[in-house]
Amino acid sequence: MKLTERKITTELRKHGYKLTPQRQAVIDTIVASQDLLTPARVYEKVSREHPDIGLVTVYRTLELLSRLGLICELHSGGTCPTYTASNPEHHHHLICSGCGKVVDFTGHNLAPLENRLARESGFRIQNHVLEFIGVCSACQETK
Amino acid sequence: MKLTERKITTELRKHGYKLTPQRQAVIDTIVASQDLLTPARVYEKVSREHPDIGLVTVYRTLELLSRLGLICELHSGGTCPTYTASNPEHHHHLICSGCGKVVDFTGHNLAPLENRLARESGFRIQNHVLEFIGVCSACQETK
DNA sequence: CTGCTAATTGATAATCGTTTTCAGTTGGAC
DNA sequence: GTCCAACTGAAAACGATTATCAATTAGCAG
Ligand SMILES: [Mn+2]
Ligand SMILES: [Mn+2]
Ligand SMILES: [Zn+2]
Ligand SMILES: [Zn+2]
Repeated sequence: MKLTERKITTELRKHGYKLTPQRQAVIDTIVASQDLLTPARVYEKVSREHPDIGLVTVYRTLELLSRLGLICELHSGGTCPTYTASNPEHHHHLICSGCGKVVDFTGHNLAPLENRLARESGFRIQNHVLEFIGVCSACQETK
Repeated sequence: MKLTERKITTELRKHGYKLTPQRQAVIDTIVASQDLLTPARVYEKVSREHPDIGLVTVYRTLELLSRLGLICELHSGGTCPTYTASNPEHHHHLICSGCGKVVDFTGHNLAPLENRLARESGFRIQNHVLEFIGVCSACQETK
């Protein structure tokens, strides 16, 4: 289940962060979008309702939310990182190369592969990145 | 099998690119290193033997080699992309968070998962990214 | 070997995304 | 309401990457 705006604000408070209108606006924007958003795109969207927000505050808020695990930061796209609403369970992403839509998935099992690699390489494995890139059904129709 | 310097230069020629001393130096450096290298780090290494090379040429060469699939470009690290020698088969990477060492692996089978996701999401899946991050045996000893 | 030419190079400047700085503002505890 | 650490936005600084352009050169044709 994706985090709701309510849960995110509660979580912020729990960690002692203030709940400013700017932060609420950024949170609303990310939760409302199903897509990967760059910092610039978040700024653009937030600015519509909240024209006085600074780009710097968008960067700071994204960094904060990401650090608390409330949003997901992805890199596979191109140059700059992109963000999407998070899901508190361990999960990975299916990303549309057409429109940036993100679908979370769980239920994969990389443990056997991870064990094999640890054995063969001598690495102590701590983490993994798994993403599928494709074309969503909406974008398939736009031929 | 990782590409040798010989194979890379042959491949360049095949695509009609000139084989300049600068390109050879960049290729040698990447092939000689087992690690992920940033453009700046490649430049630093190449400069030792070839002090007149420009950083711009390093960027251009990395872009070219990456486009031809002769080196792998990774993003999972931090801010800027990193490069490592490529392997012509479909493969993924095991990356040491301590020293940047990269080990290629093959023999994974994501097809069942990929099929399930395609069915459930309606996506046409084209590609995937899979990386394991850990600590190599040498770095484990450096406690 | 010699010339030719398109490809390549490196210095410089421009650009892009991000971070730092800092003085003014404000959320929320009391 | 008062207070203060947390927060904000403007501006400047910054690091990485890309564009521009005149000079050089790899590799081919003669
Ligand atoms: Mn997610
Ligand atoms: Mn590789
Ligand atoms: Zn799409
Ligand atoms: Zn290591």
